[in-house]
Amino acid sequence: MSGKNPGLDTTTLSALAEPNRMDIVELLRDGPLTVGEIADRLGLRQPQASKHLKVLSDNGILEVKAEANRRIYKLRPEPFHALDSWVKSFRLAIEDRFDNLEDYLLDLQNKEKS
Amino acid sequence: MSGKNPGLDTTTLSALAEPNRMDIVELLRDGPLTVGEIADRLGLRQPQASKHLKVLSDNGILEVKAEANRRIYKLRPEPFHALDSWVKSFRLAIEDRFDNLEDYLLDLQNKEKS
DNA sequence: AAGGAATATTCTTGTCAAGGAATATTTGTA
DNA sequence: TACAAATATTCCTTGACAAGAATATTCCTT
Repeated sequence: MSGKNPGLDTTTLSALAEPNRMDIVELLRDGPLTVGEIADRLGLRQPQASKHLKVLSDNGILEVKAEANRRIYKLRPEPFHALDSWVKSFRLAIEDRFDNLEDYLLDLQNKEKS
Repeated sequence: MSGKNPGLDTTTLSALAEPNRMDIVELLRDGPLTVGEIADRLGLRQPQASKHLKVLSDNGILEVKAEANRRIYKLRPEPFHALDSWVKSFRLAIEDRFDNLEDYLLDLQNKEKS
C-alpha cells in the first residue's frame, strides 16, 4: 500500500454530493421511510429513488429493513461519526494561530538565496 | 424559492469528493503551500494542480495569496465550520433512542386498515 | 391462481468533469 | 531586452453518472 488518500473516504462524500441524495438524507433525518414515501415527498420517480437509495446504501449511509412488500430505509450513524471525526481533526489547522503563512514566506525567501 | 435543497451545500461536498482535491486539502492541513510544491508532493502535473486548486478556491475551500511569481494556497475555515454544523445537526437523528422504526411500522400497519 | 402494489433492474442517451497536451500570462533575472 | 520560472488557461478526448422509459421481481390480496 502506498500512502495514498490519507483523508476521509471520498466515496461517502460523492454519495452525499448529489442533490437528490442530500435531500433523501435530510428527509430521513426525521425517521425511517419507505421508498414510496421518499419518492412522493421529494417528487422523484420511483426508479430514480430506488437508484439513489442503492447508492446511499452501498456507501453505508443508509440501511434497509425489508418489511413484506416495502423496504424501509434509515440513516446509519457510522458515516456521520466518520465525517465528524474528520472535520474535528481540522480544528488546529484552521485556527488563525496556526496560520504560519508568515513563516512560509520567510522560508521561500531564504531558499531564493541558493 | 421552493424549499428545495435544505441540507448542506452540495458543491462543497463535490469539491471535496475528488481524491486529488481531498489530497490537496489534507496536504494544506500542515500550512500554506505554493502550486509547485503541491504538485510536487502529490505527484500531479502543474496544470491539473492549478485546475483542482481553482475548483477548491471557487468553492471557498481555499484562498490564494499572490506573492510575486507564486500563488500560495491555504485552507479557509468557513466550509469546515459549515460541515461541522451540519454533521452536528444529525446528533439526534442518529442516536438509537430516536430510532422510531417500531413506531413507523405500527403506523404502516394501521394505514393498511383503510 | 390472478391481479395489483411496491420496489429493483436494465438499457439507452445526454451531460459534465477530469486528464493530457499545448500554450498563454505574469514576474523575476541575466 | 531576452530568457527562464511559476502559474493559469484552452482545446480535445474519454469515462462516469444521472434521468427516462420500459420491464423484471417480490409479495400481498381476493
